[in-house]
Amino acid sequence: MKIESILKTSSNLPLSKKVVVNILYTYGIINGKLNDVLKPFDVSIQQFNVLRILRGQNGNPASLSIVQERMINKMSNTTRLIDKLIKKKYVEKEINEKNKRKVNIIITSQGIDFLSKIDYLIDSTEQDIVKSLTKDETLELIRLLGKIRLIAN
Amino acid sequence: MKIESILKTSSNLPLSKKVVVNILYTYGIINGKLNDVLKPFDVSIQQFNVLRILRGQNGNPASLSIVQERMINKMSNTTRLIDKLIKKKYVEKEINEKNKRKVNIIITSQGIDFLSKIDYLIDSTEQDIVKSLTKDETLELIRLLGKIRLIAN
DNA sequence: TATATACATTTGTATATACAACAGTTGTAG
DNA sequence: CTACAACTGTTGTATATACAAATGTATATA
Repeated sequence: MKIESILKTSSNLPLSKKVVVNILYTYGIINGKLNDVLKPFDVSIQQFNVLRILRGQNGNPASLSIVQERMINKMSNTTRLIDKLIKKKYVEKEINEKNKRKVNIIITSQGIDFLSKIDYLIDSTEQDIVKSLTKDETLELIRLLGKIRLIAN
Repeated sequence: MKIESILKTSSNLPLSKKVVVNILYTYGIINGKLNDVLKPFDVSIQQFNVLRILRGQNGNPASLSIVQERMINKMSNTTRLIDKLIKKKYVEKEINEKNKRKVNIIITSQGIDFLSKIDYLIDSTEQDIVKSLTKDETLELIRLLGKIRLIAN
C-alpha cells in the first residue's frame, strides 16, 4: 500500500519523508507480527532477542554490556529485562569473580529448550513477511537499508 | 554496516531474517534520530505525529478513531496521548453533539505555531537520514517496503 | 598509599504502551 | 417502544522504556 493512502494525505510528500514513514510503518507491522507469535509464550521480542544472544555465546557467559550492545533495539534497562528472564528460569546470573563490577549471564537449559520451541515459528513468520520479494529484491532491500545505516548511524 | 557484524554472529542467517533484522535495526536508528530532534521541544514522535494529522484536517475536527487509524505506529492509548497534547494547549477536545460517543479533536493555533517551528528540523533530519541514497535507490526502497506491507499487512 | 577517574551495573522516577474491563451512546430487530 | 448488540471512547493495571542518579569495583596517577 502507498504511504499517501495509508496516511490519507493527498499532498506530495518529499521522497525523504516517504522513505522514513515507509520504514517506520513497516516496522510497526513487522513488530506486531512478531509480537503476535511470541505473545502465547509470554515473552517480549526483546526478551526473545536476548535469549538468542545468550544462546549465541555457546556456553560462554555474557556481561550485561555485551548483551546490550548486541540487542537489535537498544533499550535502556537491560538489568530489569534480564531479571524477568531469570524469574522465568530461562537465564542465570552471577557476579564475575575476575571483575566484580561485571555479571556473568548465561542461558539455562530451560532457556535453550524454550528457544528451540519457538525458533521455527519466528523463522516462518519472517519468511512470510518477505515472501512477496524476489531474492534479488530481498538482497537489494538489505543493501539499501545498510546504506542508510552507514551514514545515518 | 552489515547485520552480521552488528549482531556479531558469524553464522549465515537466512535472507528473510536478514531483511527483518535490517528493518528493525534501521527503525531503531531513525526513531532515535527523530526523538533527539523532538526531545528539546518536549514532545514524543507520536505526539508530533498526531499534531500533523490534526493539522492535515484543515480545520475540520477529527474523532479519536480517525486519529488512531492514521497514526504511523498504532498505539494503544490515543485518549491519553491526546490528553497530553491538551495539557500542552496544542489541542482541544469536545463531545461531538451529533454523536455523543465521538469527540471532536482540533489543533489550536498554538499547536499550529509549534508545528511550524519544528517542521523544518524534522524535514532536514529526514533528508539527512536518506542522503546516502540516490533518487532511484530511494524510489526502489519505497517500492520494496510497500511490497512487503502489501502481503504482510 | 591515597585519591581521583573510569567502568559496569542497579535503582528511582517519569512516561509510554499493551491489554482488558468498563461506561455511555446509538442503531436496529422484533 | 424495548431490548440487545455494536460502536466510541475512557479507565485500571501491568509492563516496558528513557533517563539520570546512585552504588560498588577497578585502574591510574601523584
